[in-house]
Parts: sequence; structure tokens; C-alpha cells
Amino acid sequence: MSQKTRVRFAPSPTGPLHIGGVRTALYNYLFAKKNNGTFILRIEDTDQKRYVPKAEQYIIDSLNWAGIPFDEGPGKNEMLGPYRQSERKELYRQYAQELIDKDKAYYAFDTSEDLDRYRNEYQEAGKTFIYNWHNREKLNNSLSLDENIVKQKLEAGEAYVIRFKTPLNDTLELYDLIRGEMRIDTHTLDDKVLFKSDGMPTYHLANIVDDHLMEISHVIRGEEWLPSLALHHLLYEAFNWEAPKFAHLPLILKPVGKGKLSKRDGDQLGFPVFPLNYTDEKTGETSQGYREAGYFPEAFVNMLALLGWNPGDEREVMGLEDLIAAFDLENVSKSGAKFDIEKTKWFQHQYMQKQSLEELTQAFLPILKEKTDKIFETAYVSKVIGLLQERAIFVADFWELGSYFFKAPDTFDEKAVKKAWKEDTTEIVSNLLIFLQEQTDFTSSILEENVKAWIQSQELGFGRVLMPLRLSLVGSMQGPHVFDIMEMIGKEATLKRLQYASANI
RNA sequence: GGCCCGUUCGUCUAUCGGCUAGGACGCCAGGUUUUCAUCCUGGUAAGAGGGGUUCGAUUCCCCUACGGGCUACCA
Repeated sequence: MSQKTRVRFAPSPTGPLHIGGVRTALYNYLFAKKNNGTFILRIEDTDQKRYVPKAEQYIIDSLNWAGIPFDEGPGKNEMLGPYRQSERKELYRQYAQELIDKDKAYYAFDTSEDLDRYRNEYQEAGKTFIYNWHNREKLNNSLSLDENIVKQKLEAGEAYVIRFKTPLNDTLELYDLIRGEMRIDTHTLDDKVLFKSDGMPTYHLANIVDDHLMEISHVIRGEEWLPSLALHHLLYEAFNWEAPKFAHLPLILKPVGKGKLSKRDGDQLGFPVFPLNYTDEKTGETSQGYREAGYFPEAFVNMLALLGWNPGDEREVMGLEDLIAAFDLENVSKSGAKFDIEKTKWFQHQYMQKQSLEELTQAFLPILKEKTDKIFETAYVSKVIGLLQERAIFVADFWELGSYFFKAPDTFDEKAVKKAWKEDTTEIVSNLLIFLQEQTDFTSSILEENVKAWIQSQELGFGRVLMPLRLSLVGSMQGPHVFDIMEMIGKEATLKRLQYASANI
């Protein structure tokens, strides 16, 4: 076996990749890069019933957006391909046959209906039906049937599956890089189907064959596979192949309540569970993605990395390079992590502060164009963003936070009016207007000095002037320094807004 | 039901037998901003329960409880 680190992310193209899947991909990516290894994408499309054609492209787009592209996979550096299991179909048949020849597997002719019936009967009797050594001699398979009859059935083209012949009394000592040692008694295992009657392998067979052929060194996958580890271990033994090392990642759980995170949680609690927008072709329903919700991929990746792993010190805001340098399977937690949208937003806010004005301006320009027909100079937009950046979480916030830089307020916040606009305010504002009209310099600092001096000369409180002023310019009691706003919108707009407010409040 | 995995503040986590149990998010209070937010400072808050082992257990072992996963010709 190759000494090189080779890991794979092996999703099933049955729908959009959810953030748990992205995190599995991310950990694989980080582990590969940390060890100068190769990150492989393999598409596990062995379930023809659940196959969704566009899901593969969605998966690839998601990885690219997140900044964790694969090194090897469908259409890219295909040295040990093909990387779609449907294209490797014939391969699995050979390996299934090899197991039969070695007496490690057998043909089974029981129909799904037969098995359902057995399961129901057992359940009614308060027992559990397991297809294994308990009863395989009594069921319809090549272990119980006469050799000639089996031959006849096969030649007649009767439908069959191939099942693994689980060894009887053995205690397996399994090892997981995250969880350590485990013991499993093989007599509790069932004879899993390896090869289906439709000619496709099941996950278990395809997985082992491909990981071996693709020279995978480490299998890093979700905890839902932990119960299958014993079978996989046995399969490697049956083939007489060296098994890769395994690491089972904890699951991402619902923010509230019980169980693992699902699409429903996102809908109910109002946050995305998918990296990119996804429209279900059957229902026509679109689920929002992190990208479309306005998250930066760096923030998204940073949040996911820290959900179930830590760098061993107290750093939290870490770029991809930092994550690669610090990544270690030993620091992955053993227990599931509840997803926290507030913490996710906090990461996004952190990355918002790191963005350059140029990048933010380019990102905001299209949004601004949608909101108003007026054309603004790029330099002006950049200045506005500079004033708003520290309070923004998303690029779209620049409009919510600063629409008054681009258009005069037409309504005034009721509570703010109550607080700021007293009986004598209209008179004060008309005096202020006269004073402002005389001002030739609308530079923020100079304006501030002059206006404050004027307020004092009028023997008024600052609040009685500054609050109505802000309300008139902004429409509510919020926003940056009021004199910065005046400088930005200029003298003419300032006077107009004061006049409008006086007349309309 | 059976099998497997897990269990530290509300949440994400640190601690790998010596603890005044640390950090972050959230929340609360104060400061800054004569607005709001940001920001700064401070505060709140945790070892599931019971047995062992040990001079000493959050840390090791066992039991119970709880949580999670699997139990398909799905992955």
C-alpha cells in the first residue's frame, strides 16, 4: 500500500449536500493538505432509485465555493478512475464473485417481500429478524439450497443478491483515530447484502473495493458509519487487503430539540443548512444557501471547522492556511455538536471586518443598483461602506444600515420622533437652517466645531439640536456620527432634509 | 427491542490524576459614541447520578440515567 496520504470525500448524489457533508469534506481536505496528501472526490451513485442528476454538479460547486476543491475526481486528474461508481459497475461484480469463490459470500434468492414478511412476523412475536447465522441455513440461499438447484436458478436468470457470510464467533478489535479501541462480537452482525439484484453493489462492497483500488490511506467519514466498521474490517480481511485507517466524525445536531440537523430546522429557525441555493425539481421548492444568504466562504468554512474540532489553543478566527497548519484528528470531539447560528453570524462579522473596501464596494454595487436608479460614484459608495463596515454583518446590510446615504428618508421612526421632536423643535430647526445656510465648509470636523459652538451660543442642550438633526437626515435614531453623514450627503441635501422633516413631523 | 458511540457553563469547547475548572458565542451590567450599532471592561453560568481505584478524581474502571447513531436489495 502506498505510503502517501490519500483521503476521499464520497457523497451520494441524492440531493443537495448539507453542511454536515461539507464539514466531512472539509476535514478530509484539511487532513490531506496537512499531510501533503491528495483529496479525492468519489461519487457514490449506486442507488439508482434515489439518484438526482444535478446533485453531482451541486457537490462540486459547493466544494469550489468553500475553497476546498478536490485534487482527483470526476473529470480531474483521473489517475485511478473512473470516480463515479456507476461507471465501475463491472468491477464490483468480479470482486463479489471472488468472495463467493472464497466462501466468504453467498447467493440469496429471498425476495424483498419474503424478508418484509419475516421481519413483520418476528416483530409480532417480539423478536428481531436478523439475516445471519441464526437462520441462514433455513432461508433461500446457496448455503441452504442444493448446489444443483442454485446452479439452475442462476442459469434461469432468477433474481439474486450476494450476501456476506459473517464469521460466527469472533471478537473484533477495531480502532478509530478519534474514538480509540472498540470490540464487536461478530455473532451480533447480520449478513449484509454486498451486491444487489439490479447489478449494482451496495455501499459496503463498492466502498471497500474503491478505497483499496484508489489507494486510500485514511477514511474520514460521518459517525453514522461506525456500526458498519466491523463489516468493512471483515471485508478487508476477506479480500486479504490492508485496511486504511478510520476516523468517524461526530454529527451536527439540531440547535434545539433532539436529533441531527435537518432541512426542516433551517426552515423553522430561519437559517440555511445548505452551502448553495438548491431547488428541488419535484416540489419546486428552493432552499437557501449560505452563499446566497450573504456569508463569505471563509467565514462559513471557519465556523464549520470549529464545530467539532479545535486547534489546541484558543484561536477561533482562522483562515484556511491556519486551519491546515493546525488540523489534527486527535482534536476532533467525540460527541455531536449542536449547530449555533449566532456563533455563525459572529464568524461572518469577524470576516466582514477583514474585507477590503474595494472588495466590499464591488460586492455592494449590484445590490445598490437594485435599490435605486440613481448613479453614485464608486468612491462615494466606498466611503459609505467605510462608515458602516464595523456594524455590518452581511454586504446587504449596507443598504439596511445606510440607505439614507443614497436617498432622503420619507418616513420617520415613531419612537424616535417622540423622543427627539419636542414642541419647540421646529423653531430650533428653522434657526439651525439659517445657521447652516451660512456655512461654506461642510467638512465633518469643522462642521462639528461650528455647530457645537452655535448650540452653545443659543444656550441649548446638545440633544435638543443633534437629535432632531439626526432624525431629519436619517429618519431614525441610528447611524454613524451625524457630522460625517452631513459631509457625505452635502449641504444641499442636508438643508432639504431638515426642511422636509420640519414640514412633515 | 438489539448492537455501537457519546455525556464539562444555555451553546461550541480547553483540561490528557493536583482546579481558584480556562476561552468563545449568547445573556446581563458599566464605559465609549450627546443616536443606534460596533468596540472596550466586568459579570452570569458547567464536570448527569451512584459506586469503586487513588494521598488526591472532571480526568481511570463499573453500574444507572440521558443523548446520539445503526438496525433496507439507502448511502
